[in-house]
Amino acid sequence: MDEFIARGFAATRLDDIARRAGVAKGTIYLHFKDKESMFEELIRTAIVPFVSRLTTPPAPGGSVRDMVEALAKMFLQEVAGTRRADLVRLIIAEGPRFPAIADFYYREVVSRGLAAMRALIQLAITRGEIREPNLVAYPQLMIAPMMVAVLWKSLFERHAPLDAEAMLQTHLDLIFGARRPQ
Amino acid sequence: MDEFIARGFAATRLDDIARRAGVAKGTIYLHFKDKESMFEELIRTAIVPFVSRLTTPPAPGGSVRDMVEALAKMFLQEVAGTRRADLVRLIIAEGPRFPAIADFYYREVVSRGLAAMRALIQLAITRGEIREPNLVAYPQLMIAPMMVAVLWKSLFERHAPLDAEAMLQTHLDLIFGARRPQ
Amino acid sequence: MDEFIARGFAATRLDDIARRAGVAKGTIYLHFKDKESMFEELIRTAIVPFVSRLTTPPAPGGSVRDMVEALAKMFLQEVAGTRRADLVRLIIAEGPRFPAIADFYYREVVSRGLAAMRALIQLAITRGEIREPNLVAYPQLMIAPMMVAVLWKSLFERHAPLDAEAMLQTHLDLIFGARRPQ
Amino acid sequence: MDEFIARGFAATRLDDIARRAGVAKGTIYLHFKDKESMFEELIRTAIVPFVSRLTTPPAPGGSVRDMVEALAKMFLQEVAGTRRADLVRLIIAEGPRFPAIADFYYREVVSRGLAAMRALIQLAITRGEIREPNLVAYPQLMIAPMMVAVLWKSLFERHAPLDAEAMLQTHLDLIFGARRPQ
DNA sequence: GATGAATGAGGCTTCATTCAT
DNA sequence: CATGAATGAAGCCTCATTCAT
Repeated sequence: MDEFIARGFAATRLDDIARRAGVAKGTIYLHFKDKESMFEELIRTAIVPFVSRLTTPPAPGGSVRDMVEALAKMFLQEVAGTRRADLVRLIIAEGPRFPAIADFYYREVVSRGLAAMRALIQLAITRGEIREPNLVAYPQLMIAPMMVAVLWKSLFERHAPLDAEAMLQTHLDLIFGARRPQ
Repeated sequence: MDEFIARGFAATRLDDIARRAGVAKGTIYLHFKDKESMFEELIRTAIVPFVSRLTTPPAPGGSVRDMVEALAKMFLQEVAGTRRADLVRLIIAEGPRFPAIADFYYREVVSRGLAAMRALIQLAITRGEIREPNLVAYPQLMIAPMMVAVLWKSLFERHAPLDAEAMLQTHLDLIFGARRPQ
Repeated sequence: MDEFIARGFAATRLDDIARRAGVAKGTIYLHFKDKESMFEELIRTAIVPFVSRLTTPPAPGGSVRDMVEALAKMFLQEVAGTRRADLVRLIIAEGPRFPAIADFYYREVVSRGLAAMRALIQLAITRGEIREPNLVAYPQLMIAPMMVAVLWKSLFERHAPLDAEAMLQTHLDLIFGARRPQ
Repeated sequence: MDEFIARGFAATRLDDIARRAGVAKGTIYLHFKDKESMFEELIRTAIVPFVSRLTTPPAPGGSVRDMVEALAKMFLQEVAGTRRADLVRLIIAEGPRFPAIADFYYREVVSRGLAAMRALIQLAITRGEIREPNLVAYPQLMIAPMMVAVLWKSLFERHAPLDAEAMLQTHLDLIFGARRPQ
């Protein structure tokens, strides 16, 4: 994974993968059909453990805003600025050339994440925490700033550092209403 | 550009570029030092004409919301779902391996686009169109849904079509307040 | 070696080397970093076994002239008119473009050969076999005719055959005095 | 010539030649059939003006030794340590691959030079300046130290500087007898 | 005559894949 | 199962040569 993340699919050498894995090059072919299927399987394997994190419903105690905030902070801490941010970049980069991966990613991560988010938005609307009813149709709006933060860290952090958590607060204020209007 | 967009830097063959350009392979080297600098120059060339579009201030007549909306619609129409969306994907994908490109893109597009957006946000706050004062610190929040729309079109449109303009309206409602709450 | 000798460094094709070696082209790169280092290593390898021959002191029995003569004849037989003569030509030809080779050749062959020759000249002067004392400063003078013979065989033999051994006798007569002036 | 001398035939680029000549690449083909024939003609052209120098009989006034010495010094000054030394090296290097050049060089330079030298040796023997009668059969022996000096300057001067003129004196002492035995 | 942009064959090198051990 | 030497297809790049202007 680290090799593919660092160089992309085409520029990654099986030699380097084998060396880092501590096995001989031939050994790879005992486990994978070829480079492509290895790439696809590795991406899948890397995503799976993260899926359960995303779909575990947050502690249902407090406000929906608190739940969304907890989810978003977890996402930022576990993804933005880590190797996983580059995994997101890798999927964006290679997705069109590996439809199987884009499909898998949509099915396992995107659609589930959006469904969970949509449920939270619905709940917030019901409770009156969110006033914009159309938001339920576009849960992407809730997630967009996190995506941008992840890509920003990966591409532009050295040009202009971004305080992702502060941005998140402003974002939540926009959606849930400012916390301390007074 | 089309070749690089379709396959990424490493997987693109100069043979194909030459064939599509209708020249012999050697001819490429009369114009570019090597594959890398060709890639960088092509990206630059593809971006430049778009920069002026982004930085041209919108007709200052009506409300700020109208100006932002006009800008955003233009962006969606000219980028999302077109080849330019793939150019954005390409920059995200290859940025880390071509710092010169990431630098150029940040300098020419990102920082300028954000500055223009920040000015509009400031104006809207002054006029009372936007109530959230912190937004001026995070113009990325204004742009994030457009980025997500662009990537969505490129990666997941076939799984679940996205009505980007409708999403944009909801986004603007969140920021400027719903148009017709009544 | 044969390929490099026949065509020089630049004009030699790795294809031909591989074919002659009975391996695939890629196999070469398991043993050598690139064409240049292969050339350098091959030259080194070809020279090494000859160095010991040169520095083995001749049987110390008879006169110094006999020792020098034995050495020179060995040199002529083993080099002039053989592939090794072309190796000398190759080093002369490519030396300036491969300083590493010129350095190695000077260190391993030239300086050692001259040192050995200087010792013999010194001995001969001590014993009174050679009357010209300055010769010890220019052992190159002792060796020059052999060098010329080697190059002659390689370049002009077909224009005018050279009896190198007879020329050697005349040379030795000049230095040690004619054998049978009477 | 300078380009061929600096890199050898195969590694020299017509681009560089044209640039240095101040003409366009195509212009070369108005004067030469191809790279090979250009090389051959250039070598010929470079040699010709030197031939007359070599064959001009030295001032016949003094001793033969003085005449040989004048000739040899001229050769050393005009060749050793100059670009012409590299021309000699070039001919040695490319001779076998360009028989036409080797032929020309033998006919115009080597055979004439040796003939001139042979005549001088014959004269010296007649006059009693040289006692070794066989030398007339091997004029190469007279010239060998100069060849070695030329190659030495080109290849090993930086390892061990050679005082070619002092070496020449010792060489002449060997052949003509030491100047001041007392 | 002169130009130099264009050509494309050919060279060096890389690397995914195989297979005898 | 594991190895890693060997393969050879394929890619990047160079450069002698051509030819329309």
